[in-house]
Amino acid sequence: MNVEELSGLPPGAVSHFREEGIEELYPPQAAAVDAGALEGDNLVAAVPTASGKTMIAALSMLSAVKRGGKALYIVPLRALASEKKAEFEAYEEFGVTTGVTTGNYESNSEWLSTKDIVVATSEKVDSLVRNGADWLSDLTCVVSDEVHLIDDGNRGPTLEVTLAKLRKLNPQLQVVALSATVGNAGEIADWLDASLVDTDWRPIDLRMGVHYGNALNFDDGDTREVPVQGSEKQEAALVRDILEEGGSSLVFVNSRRNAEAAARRLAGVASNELTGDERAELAELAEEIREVSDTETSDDLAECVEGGGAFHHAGLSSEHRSLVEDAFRDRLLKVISATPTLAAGVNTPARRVIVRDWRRFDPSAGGMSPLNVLEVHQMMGRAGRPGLDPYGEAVLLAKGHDEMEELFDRYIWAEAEPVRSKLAAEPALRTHVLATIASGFARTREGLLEFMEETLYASQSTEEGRLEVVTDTVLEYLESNDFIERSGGQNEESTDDPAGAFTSAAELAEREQETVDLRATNLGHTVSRLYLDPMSAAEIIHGLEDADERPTALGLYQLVSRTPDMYQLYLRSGEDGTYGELYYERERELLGDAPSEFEGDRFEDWLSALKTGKLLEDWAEEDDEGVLTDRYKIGPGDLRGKVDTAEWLLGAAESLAAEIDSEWTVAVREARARVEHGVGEELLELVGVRGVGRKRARQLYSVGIETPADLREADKGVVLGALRGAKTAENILENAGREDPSMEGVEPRGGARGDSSGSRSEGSNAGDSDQNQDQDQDQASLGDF
DNA sequence: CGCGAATTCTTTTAGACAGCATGTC
DNA sequence: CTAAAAGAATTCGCG
Repeated sequence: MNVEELSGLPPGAVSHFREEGIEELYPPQAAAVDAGALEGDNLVAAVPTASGKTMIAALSMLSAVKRGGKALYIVPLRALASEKKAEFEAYEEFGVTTGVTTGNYESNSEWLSTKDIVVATSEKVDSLVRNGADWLSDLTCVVSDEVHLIDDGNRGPTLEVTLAKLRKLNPQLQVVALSATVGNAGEIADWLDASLVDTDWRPIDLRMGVHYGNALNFDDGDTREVPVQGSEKQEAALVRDILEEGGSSLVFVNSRRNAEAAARRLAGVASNELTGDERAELAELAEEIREVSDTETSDDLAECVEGGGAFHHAGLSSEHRSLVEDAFRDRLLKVISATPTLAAGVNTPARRVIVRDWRRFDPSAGGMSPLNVLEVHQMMGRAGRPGLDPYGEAVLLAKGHDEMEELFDRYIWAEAEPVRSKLAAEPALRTHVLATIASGFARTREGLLEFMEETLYASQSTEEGRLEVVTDTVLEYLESNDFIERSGGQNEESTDDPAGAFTSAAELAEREQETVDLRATNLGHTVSRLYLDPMSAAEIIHGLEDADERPTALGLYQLVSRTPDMYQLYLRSGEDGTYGELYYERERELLGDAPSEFEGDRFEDWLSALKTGKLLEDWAEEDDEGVLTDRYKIGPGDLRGKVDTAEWLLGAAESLAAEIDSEWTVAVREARARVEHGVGEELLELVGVRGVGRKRARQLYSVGIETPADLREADKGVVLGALRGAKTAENILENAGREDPSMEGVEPRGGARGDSSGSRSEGSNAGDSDQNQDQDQDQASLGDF
């Protein structure tokens, strides 16, 4: 099918596609069109990565817009949201507008309502539904990307419930679900009343194989000599082999440490094949990477990059990640070794994908457990760059003949697992039951269960009544924590049934609930709106109520850290002692009831929350990023993640404090502002000035400038002495509202730090210079703690 | 007895969404 | 029920 044959698209769309070099539709795309994707029909497309799924989505959305509608594109990751936005923004050429909204991206409901296409993460969409964004009812088309993630126990239920709610909100809604090839695409299609396009077709051939000994054995029976030389590893031989043909490779491993170690070795392999130009460009990139953050991870990465390789995992900051991804796409980097982050993230195809580790540590399995077929297929699907490679190769590594056979059976000939709803798990239901009640989707227990019938879970459930049982447990939990109220029927029954003790409690409860109305309390509404796990909210409320003195920052940081919404730091061996001590030292600051030392696991959780809280406190006491990543053995990405989450949770805690009339609202606000900016209490005012962050604020403060007002009146020489450049100083003064910010002809005085370039004339006799030196020393000792 | 080498024991282990209101060095 | 690599601790071997 040729693009010219498509009808029902906005004028200009077809010529746009042609300019992009798209003439003929891929077979899955043509099948989607035949299935009615352009006429508003529901569709599930289960096709491999990189076989034109986005085009299917685009065609559906554009035709919906042409009919005067509005489309929503749901993605699982923020990084994917930006990627899709960039893609769809090209449609502005013919008048179709795109907006993005994620947790940290701009989000103004009014602004979004003017866009034809909105890209959002599933949680953000859920949040919009909860908060009743009115433009949602204008939607005529929803695309759900990577819909197989419904299988994820953590975040899957959100996507599942959100899709059900959107459909309920607007029964006319066209749903287009894009999935990897999974075992039960048909079941998903049935659930969504959609037709199904299910195919393995790829635009570029994918050859799969296993490397064992000195040979690479392909699924089609072909073999290729890939000798392992000397002491080199299998993956090194494979990388070298394809590099000699000018192909890049992607190596998947099972831990961050392995990713870094492999990257070091593979960069050594790659650096033999680099041209002079490439070396220069790579050196530049390495410099950029070092500038992102002053940490060991950053240095290690830069070192690898100089050799044409890189590692990629969640400990990297997002800047690191995109630098690496972009350079790999531009073929500057020859090899990346990565943890599974990369398989699920933005598009980074390679000629050869090597799945080195097919087992991963899994504490719940008590050791190493094999990866899912789906996961391995997702990794292998990264092989083959359209237009650049004749074909893609995906290789597994075996150390013995038996293992080779096993890998063929387990992954190459195998079909991916079916997608199973995880909705009936308590943590998931806690959140979604409350949200469903709070946003008025259900007002009774029956209504609630009826709504649940619309989910994939219900359509898959074999265990009759399980959902009902868990729902009741959850309702009870929500009621006892004052998030919901049940009314009607209850009173009469409980008064005229004194013999209740003789009937089964379950029976009685059931009779009660039949007639009960469900209503969210104000508190419940707040919790749902804040997007908190109700259990987090309960913990925070309990902690705040328990405090009879003004809570300290550490107390609040530990409190939010022990909430299920915070992913805690891992307690290393021996650290239970260290943090046990810290606990006894600062026990009085912690909020709520500590578990007893003899409650093994619970006490450990408490201590790892303390560790996480301590990290946040250190950050808010202005310890350097490099010091913290080293002290806590984490990457810069982890640090920012923790800070980010804490910021969010403390913001929510502030709202909760207000809701329950806690007297500690201000303390919470201050603690939040301190993590947000990573500064001590005394710098909060300064840091409010645009252009002033934690470091500049400290420098200004040490020179006697303590508030924005001081900034407006201070001696310019002193300001310039504290900051680095005249341009920065001018900007900051202007942002502080100074009338004459110009720094022309001003000489820096006092406090000039021994930083890089700027240890210029030490201010001769600035009145506060001795005070500076004290501050300097304080800071130095603080940092080395 | 002292030092470096070899060996054994111990430790560690993937990922990342959300409120609200605006901007780091 | 399952692994593997790096780092730390301990033992070994030699002069």
